[in-house]
Amino acid sequence: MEDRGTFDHLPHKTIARLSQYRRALLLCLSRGKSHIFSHEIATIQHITPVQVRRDLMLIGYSGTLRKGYNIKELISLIGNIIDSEEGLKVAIVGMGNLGRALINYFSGKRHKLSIIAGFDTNPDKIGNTMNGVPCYSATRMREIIEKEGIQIAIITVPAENASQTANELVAAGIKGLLNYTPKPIDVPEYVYLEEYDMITTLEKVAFYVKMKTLEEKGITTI
Amino acid sequence: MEDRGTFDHLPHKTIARLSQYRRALLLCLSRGKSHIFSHEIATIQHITPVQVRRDLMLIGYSGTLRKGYNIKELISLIGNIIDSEEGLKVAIVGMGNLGRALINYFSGKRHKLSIIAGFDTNPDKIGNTMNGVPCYSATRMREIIEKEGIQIAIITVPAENASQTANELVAAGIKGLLNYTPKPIDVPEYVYLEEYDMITTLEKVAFYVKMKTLEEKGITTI
DNA sequence: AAATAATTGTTAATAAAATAACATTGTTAT
DNA sequence: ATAACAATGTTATTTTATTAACAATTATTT
Repeated sequence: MEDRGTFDHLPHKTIARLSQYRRALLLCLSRGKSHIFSHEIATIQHITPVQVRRDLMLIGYSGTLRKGYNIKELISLIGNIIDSEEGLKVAIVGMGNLGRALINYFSGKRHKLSIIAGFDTNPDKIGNTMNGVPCYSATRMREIIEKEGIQIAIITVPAENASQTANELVAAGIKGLLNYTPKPIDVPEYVYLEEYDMITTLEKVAFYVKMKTLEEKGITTI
Repeated sequence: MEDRGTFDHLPHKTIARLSQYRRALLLCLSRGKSHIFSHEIATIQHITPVQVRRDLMLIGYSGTLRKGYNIKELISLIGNIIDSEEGLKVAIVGMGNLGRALINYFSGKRHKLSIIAGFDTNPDKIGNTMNGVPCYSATRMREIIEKEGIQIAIITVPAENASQTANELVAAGIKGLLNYTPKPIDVPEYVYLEEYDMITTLEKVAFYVKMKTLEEKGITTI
């Protein structure tokens, strides 16, 4: 009996950090390091060593005292947790600036997760290849998703088309969605949805800058 | 005695939702609606009505029973909380695909928050204007930030230049940073930092897709 | 050989966020 | 007039996430 599925109670934040640890670890490995301490990982990620150790405890990995964690082993374990054995295919819907940015960020970085198709409605883009990713007509979305077995889609279309696009993707059998439009979408419970709204994030930064400014004024004028 | 500063204990998540509420409200207003119920806001944002009411309670806004919340008033209150009276200026550092995407997303959407400068090292880009935003040489960053009083910067340079860029921005007097590179940066405590890592987010989606798939297999095969 | 220091792994405590429970209050219907 | 209903506002509870505390262990120093 395998113990895949053991990891289904990991905190969401831990999952995100594991992905980041892996990237840091890959970098360390490429520099010839073989072991690493929790406080080293912590420094790279700007978090506390305790948090690192706790995350690693949760995934059941043990380091050796005074030597730290074996980088190769840890990378491999994180891979077992995050990656799908067979790999997952990803599509970008909307090949505008953001879509292309994502392709550049991602191209060839993870072999278990690859962007293999882009979709757009602009005839000038259809038929082109960007960074190795072919751009298809949005009308062929379902066909290609089914044919290629694409399971994840990133929505980078204009906000007004977001929900329509999401519906089509769900109908096409997509299992995970990453929505970069500011328009919240909704999906059946069997689809995992992650929303990220750039405008909100910027406004949040603005709010905290304002707060810091007010604080300063408070301190200097009273 | 003013009560600005009253809002400095709002939960981070509430701040983010307020920004989203405002956007939804502006849309409703433009459609001629004058009042809105908590459950309507909730439906738009795919959250619960309780969450909405709680957030509004925290900012001290009261609706009227059976009529809901006055949209104009609420928009204005959220503006008082999030926006700086004088407005804040934003710079984009790195005018690649992501930088340009952000400019498109944002251009002219918030008059209290405007992207007024872009920086890049590519001579082909320097001197151009993109969506009304001039692109300057990265060597002039400090000069222009100081001259224009820019307080927020969005980092969209290649990962390997992230920390260097951040240092320069901090030295130039930036108060808030939004880092879109996958490389964590660090800044003095008087600078507000928000990091967003696209690769991690995608890997997180991949993890949950994997989990859902395993669950299904579990259910159908056992 | 003993003492010290450095590090892991785990449990306990705290803090932050979301959810539930429910009291209150107008409005409508009977 | 009274009952039923639909909404808000608030307190209490639960859940999630982080941080702190500390025991255990091994390497190093004296």
